[in-house]
Amino acid sequence: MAPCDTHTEGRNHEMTQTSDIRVRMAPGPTGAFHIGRTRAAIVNWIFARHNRGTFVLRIEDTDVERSRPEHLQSILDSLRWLGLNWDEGPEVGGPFAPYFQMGRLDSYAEYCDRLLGSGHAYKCYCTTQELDAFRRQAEQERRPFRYPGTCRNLSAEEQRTKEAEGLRAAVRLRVPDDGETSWDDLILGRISYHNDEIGDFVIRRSSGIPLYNFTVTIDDLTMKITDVIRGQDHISNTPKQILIYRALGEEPPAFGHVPLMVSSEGAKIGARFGASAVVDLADMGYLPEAVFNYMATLGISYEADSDIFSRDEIIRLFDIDHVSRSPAVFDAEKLDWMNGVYIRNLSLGDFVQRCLPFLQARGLVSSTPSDDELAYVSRALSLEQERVRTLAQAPEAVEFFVTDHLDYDPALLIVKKSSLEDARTILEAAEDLCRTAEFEAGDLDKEFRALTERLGLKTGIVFGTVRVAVTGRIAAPPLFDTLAALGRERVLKRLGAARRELSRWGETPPVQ
RNA sequence: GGGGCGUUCGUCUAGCGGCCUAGGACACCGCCCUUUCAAGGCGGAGAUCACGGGUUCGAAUCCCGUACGCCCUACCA
Repeated sequence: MAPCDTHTEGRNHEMTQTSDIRVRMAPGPTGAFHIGRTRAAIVNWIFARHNRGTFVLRIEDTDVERSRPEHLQSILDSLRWLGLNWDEGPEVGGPFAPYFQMGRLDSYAEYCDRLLGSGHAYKCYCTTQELDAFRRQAEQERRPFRYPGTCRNLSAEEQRTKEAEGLRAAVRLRVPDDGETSWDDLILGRISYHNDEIGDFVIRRSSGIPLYNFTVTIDDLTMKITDVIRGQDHISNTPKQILIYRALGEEPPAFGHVPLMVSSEGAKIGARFGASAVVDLADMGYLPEAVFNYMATLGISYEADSDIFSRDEIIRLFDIDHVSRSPAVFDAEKLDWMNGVYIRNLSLGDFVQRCLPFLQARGLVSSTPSDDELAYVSRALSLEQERVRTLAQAPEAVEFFVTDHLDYDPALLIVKKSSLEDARTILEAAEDLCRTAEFEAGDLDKEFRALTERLGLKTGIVFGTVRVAVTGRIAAPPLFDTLAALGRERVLKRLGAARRELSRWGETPPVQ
């Protein structure tokens, strides 16, 4: 599926929005968009579509050091490839633009000042060194570190003194000393944190750049996000963000924390499969609809005895209560199986189109194939469609159809339980047969069976020998379809080549 | 160290107090189909529901501990 197709599909959704549900996906362009990161994105997207809400894409680029344009591109490409179209965000705009945090600095400043004015936040002049010292001390005394509150109640006088010393203040939120902050997580249920374990945290650096927990909150607030769905690694940020909403006198949105995806070693996804950027999956020959289906069913159930669902079924059947609470292991084998299912369901024309780039990359098809070439390759692919699990397997699968020279061990021509003599007889007879036979699968089938009977040999032996001679492989698509596809000329050439190969051996075959 | 969350076949899950001698999917094994390989059909093996205590006539399901795993614990996101 080309990216533009998914976009068209997106327009549909945009027109059918009927609820006020607004969710967002907020990646930082600080790394390639790997498959681990798509999990929360997919859940958000499905949640939005299921509820006929709005899916917002916002880019968190305040980490100027690590943000890269190519990473942004990777995010956009990946989401589009998976068909996760966004209703508001980069390149599509929307009523709450801009959708890049660096463009919203003013709004953070405004809200920060408000907090400062109401006394819910205060300026902190502690230096990094001082803070580090506190941290080390806490560690030595084996007690948790929490901001000691040095600057919590500075008088205006004291603040002026600090300023005069040239100290630049960070801004901290005044967190209540007692009580607890809790919420009903959409996925995990009730979660609560004791406020005294949180401590006054920084919302704006001394450099003036606001910090993550603050910017997300302000953005979610000003963009009217109703449901924040994200990875479980954000759970401990949630109480802080709720505290900011409260300090602002605003009602926090609903939160839902999706379990992380882990590798088979149990570790956070990263190393092997998980590390691959989503766009790499395309190069590995996976279909976006298969990857979507797999990711949408990994750790999520849909009350059915199957795991194959169309995009619409997933949207319709989705229920956030059926998102598992425990981490899910990415299973590449199951993805492979699912990809095979989707490949088999493709129309031949579609399958051919998707295979073409892979075949061209290997030089098996010319860059601008003629109709004849295309027809031939299509025929070959039609025989391999149900035999490959990824598009990347297509080149190897059809190579024998297009190559001029088959490279195989001639010993394979002597099928097990037969002899060199048999092989020679078979190849010669097959050549004779192919010179005159109608080159159509049904006729070839009939003729070869008759031949087998005349020779007094088993079909397995005759067909096996011919298969190797003509395909160079011991496993291939049904023999007569293959012969018909190859055509008389190629078949005769290959049969002859095999026969000559055997004649070089004299009376005894080399040991296999 | 502290806090939070999690724990049902190898993997993804169903299960919300009796339909469970725990169901499905992938993978695995066997049989059928068959010229090979796939695909398909049929069948099999595989989980004392992490462990230990309760509550209850009855627990995978409720409560409490323990273990293990993961995440967080920054003037990173």
